[in-house]
Amino acid sequence: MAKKAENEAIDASTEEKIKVAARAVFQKKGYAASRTRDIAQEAGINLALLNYYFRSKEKLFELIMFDTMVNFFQCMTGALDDKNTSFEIKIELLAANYINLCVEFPDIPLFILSEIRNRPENLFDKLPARHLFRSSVFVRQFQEKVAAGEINEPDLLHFVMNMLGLIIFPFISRPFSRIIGGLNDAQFEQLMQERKTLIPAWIKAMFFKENTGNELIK
Amino acid sequence: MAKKAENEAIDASTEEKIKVAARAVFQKKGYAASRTRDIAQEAGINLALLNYYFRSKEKLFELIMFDTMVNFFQCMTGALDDKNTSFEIKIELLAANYINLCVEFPDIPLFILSEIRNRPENLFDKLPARHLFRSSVFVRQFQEKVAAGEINEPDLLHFVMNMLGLIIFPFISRPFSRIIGGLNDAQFEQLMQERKTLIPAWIKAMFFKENTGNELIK
DNA sequence: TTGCTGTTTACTCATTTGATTAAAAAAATT
DNA sequence: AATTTTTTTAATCAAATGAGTAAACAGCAA
Repeated sequence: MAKKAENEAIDASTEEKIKVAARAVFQKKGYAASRTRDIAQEAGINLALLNYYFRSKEKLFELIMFDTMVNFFQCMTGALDDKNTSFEIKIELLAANYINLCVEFPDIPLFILSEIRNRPENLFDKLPARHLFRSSVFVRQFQEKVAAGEINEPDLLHFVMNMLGLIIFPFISRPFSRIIGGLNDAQFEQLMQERKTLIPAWIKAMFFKENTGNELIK
Repeated sequence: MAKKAENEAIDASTEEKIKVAARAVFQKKGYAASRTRDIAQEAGINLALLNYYFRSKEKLFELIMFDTMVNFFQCMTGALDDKNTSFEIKIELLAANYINLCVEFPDIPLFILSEIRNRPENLFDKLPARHLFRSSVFVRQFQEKVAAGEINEPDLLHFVMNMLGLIIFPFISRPFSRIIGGLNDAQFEQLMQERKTLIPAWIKAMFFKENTGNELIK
């Protein structure tokens, strides 16, 4: 018993090892280009064992996809539904949280977006993300600001698109930064760290009316 | 001869039919998930003929990928290297051009980004995009504005990331607008049309200092 | 006519890939 | 020690898939 616990701390359980490997392979190459044999090899086990645990590639993929999305949306729901933080603070939290997540797992955004394109199935339905978002404190605070005339653009969609675009797009277009911008990994991460504070400022500059009293940029 | 010309006007040449079909299938499903048999069927010809014209799936793909990228970058190079337009006008042109392109071919952005992830090969090297961009009038105008103190953020990368993110991200995340935002196709396109004018205004609000004399939003 | 090119049909072929199985070995549990 | 569970080995299977071929044919041109 004690021995097993030790081993799990060092070598994770086999099931977990397979999941970790599957996450890595699927997220990097997408479902269609991933081979179960590669996943098994990456996990340091054999193909038979993979099917012994997860029955099929499809099943394993759905598992990985689901918890990748949960993981991704948790970043949002956690910060956006807090009654005790202001709208402005939520924007800062969102930017910081998502940038941290993307720095750690840079393949996730493109993975989610490409796989959703090919499988528009009920993947979303399983997630409460939609309702959680639409009834969140964040959305209510946005609407209050619109009503109070503090925000220019009344369409929440534009606001969300812009915010997520500013946060996520650099990670999705990483190859362009590398080749056109000539950025190595350290330089890229440096830029992303800067964006944690820049993005909230940019968002305010785009959407908040001047008379709020905030001197935003500089 | 006349008859052949007629046929080509109506039914495009077979080679062209295959390319059109390949573009559609590859752009929608990506390389790994695309089947040559599907492409042949979509083109209304048989598999043998596809190989007769293009030798292999790989060859056909590279062709499609290359001219998709050329097409995509042309949007940029055309507008960005004109000495007779101001920096501000170039931003407006870029937004309008790219949004038009994406409205017409919504799969292109995600296609390019996902396929580049899996094939970081010399795809870029074949394209002069990098040098065309870095030595463009647009970049020079940006640097002049920075030097003149008219722009807050001296890092061109942030500027480009933001602009492209604002333009492209909504198309990449289309499923989210559909499901979370509840947008149908017409409503989505309406939003994108709005963004042709909104994005230049947002960019100015983010990057241009106030004392430029432009009252930007409203 | 003859000959060339594009095209179809109907196979075949080799490889890859997801999945399964049986038997044995190793490890953990009782 | 006995038993159960996990894991490996090695092999096989069936389906999918990219690619190739040979024979026939239609259309057009010389």
